Amino acid sequence: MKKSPVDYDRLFHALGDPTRRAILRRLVQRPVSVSGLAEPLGITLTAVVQHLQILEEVHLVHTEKLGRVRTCSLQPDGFRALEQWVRNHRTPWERRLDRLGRFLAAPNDPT
Amino acid sequence: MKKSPVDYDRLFHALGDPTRRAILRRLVQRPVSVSGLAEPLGITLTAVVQHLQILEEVHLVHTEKLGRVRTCSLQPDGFRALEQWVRNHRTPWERRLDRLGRFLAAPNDPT
DNA sequence: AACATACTGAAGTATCCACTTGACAATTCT
DNA sequence: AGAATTGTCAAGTGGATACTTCAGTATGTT
Repeated sequence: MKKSPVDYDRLFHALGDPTRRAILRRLVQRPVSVSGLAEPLGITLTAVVQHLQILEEVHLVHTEKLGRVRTCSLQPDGFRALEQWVRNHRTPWERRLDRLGRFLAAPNDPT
Repeated sequence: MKKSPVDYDRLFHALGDPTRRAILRRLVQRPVSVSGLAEPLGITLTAVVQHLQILEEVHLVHTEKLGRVRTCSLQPDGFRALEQWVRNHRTPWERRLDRLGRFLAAPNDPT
């Protein structure tokens, strides 16, 4: 039960492309098929699939094929890794500020 | 008093390089000169400066030259932009979970 | 069965990027 | 002043990357 170590190289690289970020933005709304993603982007299916591979490898996206259609959705793992990185790269005084901010904001929505 | 819009392309690109992330990791501890950065990385001064330019452009690093030595330190702006992005790319249920987590964790350090 | 749909795979290409070298400039030290 | 330190600039190079095209392969539909 080992957690695979995060490859931040590939994670940030994945996020560094506007097309890939557009894909993610789209998936925040709801899961979409490959061709559903390709259409508004104005690129070939092939290109989309290539981007999806990259996004899957860093666990930002999960895809599943049912019949002939591959459905893509967001996967939280990559996002969590990203947050982790940000947390680890704060200077000490910023950490303190953050905890304060969280303390002030917290009681709003105790779902 | 307009805030310049964040160029996420360049921001993520900047973070996608291991050398640049090594530089940031180094600067979390304390400000360092250019040659101070170059030495443990095993690359030329020139290369370091090129990386620094990229990091400065996305406001992850701030540098200042005094006499002949340029001192580099972290700049929070880029990091904040990064967090912003992550927040905007959460699926709704994750947002709820997060607020819960924050609520539970908050009262620890009300500095 | 015939046809359309939704993807998959291999191979090519133009561009970008990290890094180097080598020549130079500006400060500080002795 | 002379020498060492610290950084800057311009140009080049090898490898990665975002696409494309073209030729398939399943899977649905009629």
